[in-house]
Amino acid sequence: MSEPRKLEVLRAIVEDYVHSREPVGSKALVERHHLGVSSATIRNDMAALEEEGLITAPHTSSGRIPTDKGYRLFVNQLASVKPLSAAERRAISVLLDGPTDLDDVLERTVRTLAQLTNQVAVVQYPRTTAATVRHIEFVSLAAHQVLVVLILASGKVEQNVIDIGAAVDDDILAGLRKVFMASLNGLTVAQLPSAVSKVPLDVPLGEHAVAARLAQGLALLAHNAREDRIVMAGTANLARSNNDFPLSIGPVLDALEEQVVLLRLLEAMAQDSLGMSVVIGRENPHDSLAEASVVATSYVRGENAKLGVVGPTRMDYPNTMASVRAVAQYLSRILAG
Amino acid sequence: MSEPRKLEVLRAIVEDYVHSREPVGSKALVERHHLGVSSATIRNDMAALEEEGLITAPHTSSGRIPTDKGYRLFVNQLASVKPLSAAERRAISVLLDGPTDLDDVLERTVRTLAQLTNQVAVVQYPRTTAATVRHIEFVSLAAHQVLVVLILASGKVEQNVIDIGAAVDDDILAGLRKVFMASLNGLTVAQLPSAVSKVPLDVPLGEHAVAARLAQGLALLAHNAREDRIVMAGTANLARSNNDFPLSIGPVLDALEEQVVLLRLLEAMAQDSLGMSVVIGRENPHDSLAEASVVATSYVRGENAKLGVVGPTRMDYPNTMASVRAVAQYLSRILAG
DNA sequence: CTTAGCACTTGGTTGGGTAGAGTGCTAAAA
DNA sequence: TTTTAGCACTCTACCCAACCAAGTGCTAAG
Repeated sequence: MSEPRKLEVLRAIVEDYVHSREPVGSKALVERHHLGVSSATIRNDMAALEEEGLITAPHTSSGRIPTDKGYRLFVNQLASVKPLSAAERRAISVLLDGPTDLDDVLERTVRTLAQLTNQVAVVQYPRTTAATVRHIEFVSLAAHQVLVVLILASGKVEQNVIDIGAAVDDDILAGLRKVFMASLNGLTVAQLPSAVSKVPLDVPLGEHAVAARLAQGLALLAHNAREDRIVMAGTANLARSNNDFPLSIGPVLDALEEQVVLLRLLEAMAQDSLGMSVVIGRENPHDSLAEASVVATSYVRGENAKLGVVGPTRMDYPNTMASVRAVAQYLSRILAG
Repeated sequence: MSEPRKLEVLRAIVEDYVHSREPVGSKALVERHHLGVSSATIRNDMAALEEEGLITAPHTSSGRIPTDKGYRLFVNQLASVKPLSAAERRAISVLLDGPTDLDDVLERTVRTLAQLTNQVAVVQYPRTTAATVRHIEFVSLAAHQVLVVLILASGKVEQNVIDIGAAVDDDILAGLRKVFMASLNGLTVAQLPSAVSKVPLDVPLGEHAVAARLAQGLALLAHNAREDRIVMAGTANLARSNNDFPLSIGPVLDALEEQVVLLRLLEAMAQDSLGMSVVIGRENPHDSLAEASVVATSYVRGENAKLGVVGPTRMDYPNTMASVRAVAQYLSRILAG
C-alpha cells in the first residue's frame, strides 16, 4: 500500500465531500479522479485512513467523510493555495475606492470577504493599546454636560458625554485642556489611566472637582480604546449553507454575538509559516463552534489585528484561505496608505 | 351568529396558535377556552372568519391559522397590553447603570430588547440632520494625513482621515480651524455642505488648496452624520424560533444585513394612537420580510428615531409590544439625562 | 500489493393501510 | 334565527414491509 496514494485518496475524499456534501464511496472516487487503481484498492486505503482516524463512516457501509483530523492533515499538507479568479480580484479591488475612514474601510472589507467566501466574515479592529495620545478636547454641550474627546495618533477617536457637577465656562475648559495635554500628550493608551489621575493636583483649587471628573472621563475613554471590537457580516450565508443539512446554526450565531468568544479565539490562534491560522471543528475550545471552522490571518504588518471567516467544518479550505489572505493583503495595503 | 363571539374565537385562535405553533381546531378551542357553546357552533364561526379572510386552513380539514389580516385585526382590536413582569422590569433597569456614552447605551438597549422578546432587536441611531455644529478639529497624523473631526451639539462625533496634498504645519491647521469655525459654528448639518464650500475663499492663497481639501472632508463628515445607522442583536433568536419549522430564515437575515431596507421600513411605519407601529407579514413592502412582522416605536420624544423587533408573523404581539414600548420609555429617560 | 468477486449491511424510497383530527352539511332542537 | 348533535368525508401523519442502490469487508487469486 503506497503512502502517497493514501494521501491522494484523502485529498480526493475531502474535495469531493466539500463539493457534494455527501459521503463519498470508493467507486465514485475512482470514477471522478483518475487514480490508476481499482475500487478495491481504494477500499483498502480507506480502511487504513479510517484506522488512522482521518476519515469516518456515518453508518456502516456508507461512504466516508473526513474527520476534523482529516481536514487538519488536508490543510497542513495537501492543500495547494489556489490563485483567485479575475472576478474575485475585481471584487476585492472595489475596496480600494472610496474614503479611507477606518470604520468605512473595515465595513466594506468585511462585506467583501463575506461575499467572496459565502461565509460569515469577521474583522477585528486594529488594537490601540500602543497608540499614543495626540489630542484631547473638552466640549460643553448642555448645562453640566461635557463631551470628552480623545484622539490617538492612529486616527482613532473615542468620545463620551460626562456630567460634571456644575456649569463650567468654556474658557475654563480650554485652560484645563491645556493642562491635561501638557501631561498626557504622547503617552500610550496603556499609560493614560495612571497618568491622568495625577493631573487634577496641578489645577487651581476651584477647578479641582471638575478636573477630577474630566480625568475620570478620560480614563474611561482610555479603557474603551483598549477594548477590542470586531465587525461582522454574512450571517445570512450561514443559514443558506446549512438549509439542506439541519445543522445547528443557532449555537454558531450565539457564539458570533458573544464577540468575546471570537476575540479570544482569534487572539489564541497560532499562525503557520504563511501567517494563516485555521481552527477546525473541535480543535476549537468553545463548544458552540464544535461544528465550525475558523480561517483567519492578521492584516497589518506587525500589529496583532486579525480578520477571517467562520464556516462549517466542511468548507472549501483552499479557496477560503486564498480569499482571506488576499483580502488581508489588500486591507493592509489600504491602511498603510 | 354573534359578532362578539366571533371575535373572541379569533382571539382564541391567535393566542393558541402563537403558543402551540400548530393549526387549531374547533374542538380544542372549546376545551381550552370556556366559550359557552359547542364545537359545531365554533365551526360555523370559523367558517365565517375564513370567509372574511381572517383565518385560513393549511389543508382541507385541518385546523385554522390566522392570516396576516387576522393578526392585524387582533393587534388593532383584540390585544390588550400586558404589563411587564417584575423580572422583565429588572432586566430593563440594568440598562440604567453604566456609562451614558451613546454607542454604549444603544448597544445595551438592543441586547436587552433581544433578550426580552427572544427576537431580533434593532435600534436606530438618533437622527442628526437638525443637530448643529459645536466644534471642529483638525489633527495632523502622519505626513500629509489629517484627521478631521466634527462635533455636534448633540454630542455626536464624526471623524475621517483625509490626505491633503502636502505637509502642513500644526499652526496653520489651527489657523484654518479658526476660520472654519467662524463660518460654520451653529449651522445645522444640513446647511454645512453648502456653507463649507465657501470657506476656502477666505484664506490666504498659499493655504487655499489645503483648505479646499479640508472643506471637502468636512462635507463628507456632514454627509456621514446625516446617514442613518442601526444596531442589531439577537439574530440567533431567529434561528432558534424557526428551527422546528423549516421556515425561510435566510431571506430575513438578508434583509437585516441590508440595513437600508430596514431603515426605510422604520421610516415609513405609521404610528397608532399609542405611538406603536406594527407591520405584519405581507403588509411589508419587502418580499424577504413577507413572513416576518416588525414591531416598532420611536424613542426620543419628538425626534424620529425608532427601535423595535423583527420576528415571525406568528409572534406574541401583546408581550412584544409591551416590551418594545417599555424599552423605548427607559431609553428615552436615559437619553434625556 | 492489487484485484475480482461475493456476501452482507444499511439507509432511502415506495406503496398500502390505518388512526386521528378536523371539516362541512343536514336536520332537529331551542 | 341560532345552536347543536350526528355523520360522512377528507386530509395528514405514521407505521410497516418490500425493495433498491450504494457501499463495505473479506477471501482468494493474480
